[in-house]
Amino acid sequence: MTPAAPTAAPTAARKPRATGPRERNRPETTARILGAVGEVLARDGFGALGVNAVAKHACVDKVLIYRYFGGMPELLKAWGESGRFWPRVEELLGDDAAAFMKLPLAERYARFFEHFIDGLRARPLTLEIMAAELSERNELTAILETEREEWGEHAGRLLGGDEWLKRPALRGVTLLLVAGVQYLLVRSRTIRLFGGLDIRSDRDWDALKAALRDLAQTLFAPTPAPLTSRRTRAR
Amino acid sequence: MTPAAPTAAPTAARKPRATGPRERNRPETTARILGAVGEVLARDGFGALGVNAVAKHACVDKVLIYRYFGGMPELLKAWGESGRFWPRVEELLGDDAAAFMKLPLAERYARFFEHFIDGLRARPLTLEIMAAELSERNELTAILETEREEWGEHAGRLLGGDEWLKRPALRGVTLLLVAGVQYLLVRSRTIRLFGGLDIRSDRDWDALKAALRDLAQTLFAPTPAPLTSRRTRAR
DNA sequence: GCATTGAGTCACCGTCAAGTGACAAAAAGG
DNA sequence: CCTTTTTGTCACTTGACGGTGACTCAATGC
Repeated sequence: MTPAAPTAAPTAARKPRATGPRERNRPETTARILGAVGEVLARDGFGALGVNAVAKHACVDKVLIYRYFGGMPELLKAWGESGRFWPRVEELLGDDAAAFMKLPLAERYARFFEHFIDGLRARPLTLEIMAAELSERNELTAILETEREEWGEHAGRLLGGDEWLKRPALRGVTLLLVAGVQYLLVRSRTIRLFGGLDIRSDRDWDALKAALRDLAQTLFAPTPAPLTSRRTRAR
Repeated sequence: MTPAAPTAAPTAARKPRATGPRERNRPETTARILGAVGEVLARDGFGALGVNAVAKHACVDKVLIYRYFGGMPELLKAWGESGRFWPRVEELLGDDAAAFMKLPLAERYARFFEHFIDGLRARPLTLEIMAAELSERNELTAILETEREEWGEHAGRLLGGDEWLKRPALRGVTLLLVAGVQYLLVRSRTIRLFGGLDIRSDRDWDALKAALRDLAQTLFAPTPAPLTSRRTRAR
C-alpha cells in the first residue's frame, strides 16, 4: 500500500493522437447511442446490455454516455421513452375501428387474439423486453409496466365492454389466455416445444388461433355450440 | 508481454496458516455446496449464481467446487438431478387417483388447475427456474425441459383422455391456460399487477380458479351453460 | 516408520465490467 | 487575437468474476 498516488502517472508522455477525432456532432452521436441500445438488446439480449457494449456497438467512447445521459439507467430510461414496444390498440382491431365494434362479440374476440399474436410475433425486441421483465426489475421495466396496464384497460374496454361486468369469469379466462399467449411467445425465443406444440412454427400458431376462435364461438354463442373441431371460417 | 512466468512467485514466503483447516468431511462439504446452490438461487436469483457466490454462501473454498464437480455447469447439473422442481402429476389429482378419474370431466379439469396453481405457488424455487428458462438456455434448463414435456404428456392423458383427439381446439385452449397460469406466477415474482389483478394475493388467485371452474362447466356441460357468474360449487 | 492420497486453504492470474481524471482540438464568443 | 466551452479520445483505477498452482496437514496403507 503506497501512501496515495491516486492519479497514477499523470505526467506520462501522451501519444500525439494516432487518428484524428471524429467530426463533432452531438445530435448524431446521441442518436447513435440510442440506436445501439436497441441493437445490442435485440442481438445479445438484456444480459449483455451495458455501457461498454453500447459504446462499442455505437463506435463511441463510453465516457460520452456518462456525459450525455448520466449512466446506464438514465440511458435506458431515455431509450424506453422514445420507443413503441407494445402493439397499438388500434393495430389489434384492424383498419376500421368503427366497423370492428359492430362485429359480433365472438368475432371481435377471435380477431383480437389473432392480431395480438401476429403483432407480438413481429416484435422480437418487445419479446426480449418482456423476458427481461420476468427476471429483473429495473427502470425500463417500471416504465413499461404502467404503459402496459393502461393498454390492458383500454383493450379490455374495446373488447369486452359491459360484458365484463356481467360475467366476471369471462374476464379471468381472457386474462389467462392473454397471459398464455405472452408466455408461449416469450418462451419460443429459447425453447421450441410446449406441450407437443412447435411454438416457433406458423402452423401451430394457426392452430392456436383456430382454437381461440372456436372458444369464442362457445363462449358467446346464443345457441350452445360445445367446443368442437368444427371448421374455422375462412377470412 | 513478459516471456512466460506463469507461476508468478512460487518461492514467496507462506504464512504459517492463521486458522486451522476445517474438519475433513467430503460428504458434508458436497452436501453443503449443493444446498448453497438452492439457497443462492432462491435468495438472489439466477443472475447471481456463480462459483464465488456458492462457495461463499457454503463457507467453502471455491476450489472444492472445481475438484468435486468440475465447474459450475456440472454443479448445476448435479443439483438439478437431485431435486424435484415440478409438482408430481399425482399431486395434481389429489389423494386418490382412481377416484379422481371417476369424476366428471369438468370437475377433473377444475381441480387440476386448482392443484396446479397451488402446487406452483408453493415452489418459489421452481418459479425462479422457470424465469431463468425464459431468458437463457443452459444445462439446467435443458435438463428440466425434457422432464417438463414428459410431465405435460402424462398430465394431458390423465386429464383429457380421448377427449383431446375428438376436440383438438380443447387441447389448444388448455395449453394456453396452463401457459397463462405459469406466466402469471412467474410474473408475480417481480410485478404485482396484471390486467388489474393482484397476482400476489390469494384472493385474486381464487377468482381465477373460480373462472376456470366456470369455464370447465361451459366446455364440458352436456346441457349448454354459457360462462356466467353462477355460484361456484363449494368443495 | 514412511510414502501416498485426499481434504482444505491461500495466493495468485487474466478478463471484463463500471466509472473517472486528464488531455487535444474544434467551435463559440469576446 | 485570445479565452472559454464543448466534443471527442485515451489512460487509468477499482472491483468482481472464473479459474489454477501450490501449499499444509490429517488419514491411510505398507
